[in-house]
Amino acid sequence: MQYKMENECSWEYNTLINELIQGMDVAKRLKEELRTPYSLNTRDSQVKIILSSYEKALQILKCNEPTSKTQTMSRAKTLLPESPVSANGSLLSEDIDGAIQDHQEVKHNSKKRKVTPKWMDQIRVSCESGLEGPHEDGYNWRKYGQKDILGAKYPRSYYRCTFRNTQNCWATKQVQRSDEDPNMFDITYRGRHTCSQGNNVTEPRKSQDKQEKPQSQNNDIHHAQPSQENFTKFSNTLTVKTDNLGNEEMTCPFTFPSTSFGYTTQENHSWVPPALENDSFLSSLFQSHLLSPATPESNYFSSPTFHMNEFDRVYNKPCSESDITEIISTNTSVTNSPIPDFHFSLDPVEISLSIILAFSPNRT
DNA sequence: GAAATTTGACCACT
DNA sequence: AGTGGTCAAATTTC
Repeated sequence: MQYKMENECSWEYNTLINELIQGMDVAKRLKEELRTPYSLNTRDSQVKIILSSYEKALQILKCNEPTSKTQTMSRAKTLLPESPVSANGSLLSEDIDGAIQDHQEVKHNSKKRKVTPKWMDQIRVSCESGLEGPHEDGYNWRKYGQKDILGAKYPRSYYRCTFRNTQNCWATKQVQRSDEDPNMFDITYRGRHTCSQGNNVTEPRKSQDKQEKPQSQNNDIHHAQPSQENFTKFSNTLTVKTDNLGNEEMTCPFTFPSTSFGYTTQENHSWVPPALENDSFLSSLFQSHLLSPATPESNYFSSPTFHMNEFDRVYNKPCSESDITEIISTNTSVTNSPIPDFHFSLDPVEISLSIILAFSPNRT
């Protein structure tokens, strides 16, 4: 244990150093750029890269501060004490595969506690529109348990993917109503969808449309499968807050299920948030740049805030050179020249983020 | 009747 | 031993 903790510390330290070195390198390039009069776009993107590097470095430092953790962060640490995750709480694909393997290895042992999937993503959802439960995320879940949690006013509910048996999908999530604000729900996703939901939007099932159904005594959830229309409606007015990134708030310019945070694609297929599927640009962008399984660096930079920023200003995301070229070609208004010598040697870092997804009051 | 939910019990982890 | 995650039988819902 001690060894692992030390490893983790040195690994985070290295990540921090990498971030600072990256910021310095790009700053140097920027300095060179300043000598040429025709590089405004490049300068702009370089400034953003520098800023994001320092932002990441600060995040790492904040995460290591023993007294500055948010509730969500500290809980995430508890749940995931040793697993390196990317900035959005997701793990690298190898970790996910390992987690799934773990699950599959023990699944025949009845009643035996399953090995906790290492991948996790934690979000906080607010439902201000009068709905009883938190938002839908585009997946079908089946409740398999509920527990009273020590120190928590409300019980925690446990959900697994409906297609666990039929498609061997081991994604799970936990939902817990917030003590401080009963309108808030902390949702922790674990594991990755390996079912068809991971790639395609599943048609809402009649039997699962329970938004109008009287809620259970626990008032906490929501197996409803919203129509795509409703979901898109909701997502279009989504706002996202990050707890530890300066409380930035921005309107989400695109649609995605909450589970998209941190999801990585599988080897043989790409996962696109269901709500993005109808938009070829966003869909391809999502696949090529935000969820590239081949580049851990991409995952590292896939924090929710970065997702927002990237859709807002696509070129901001540091990633592999080829990715940058793609981004630039996709978004030609940004710059015409790829940044030379774009090199990152980043490791994933354990940073969990609490995202507040605020429902639009006029959501129906 | 099938699928989903509830709930007490089991078990791993700390 | 306490806590939290999961199982599975019973119950409910569709």
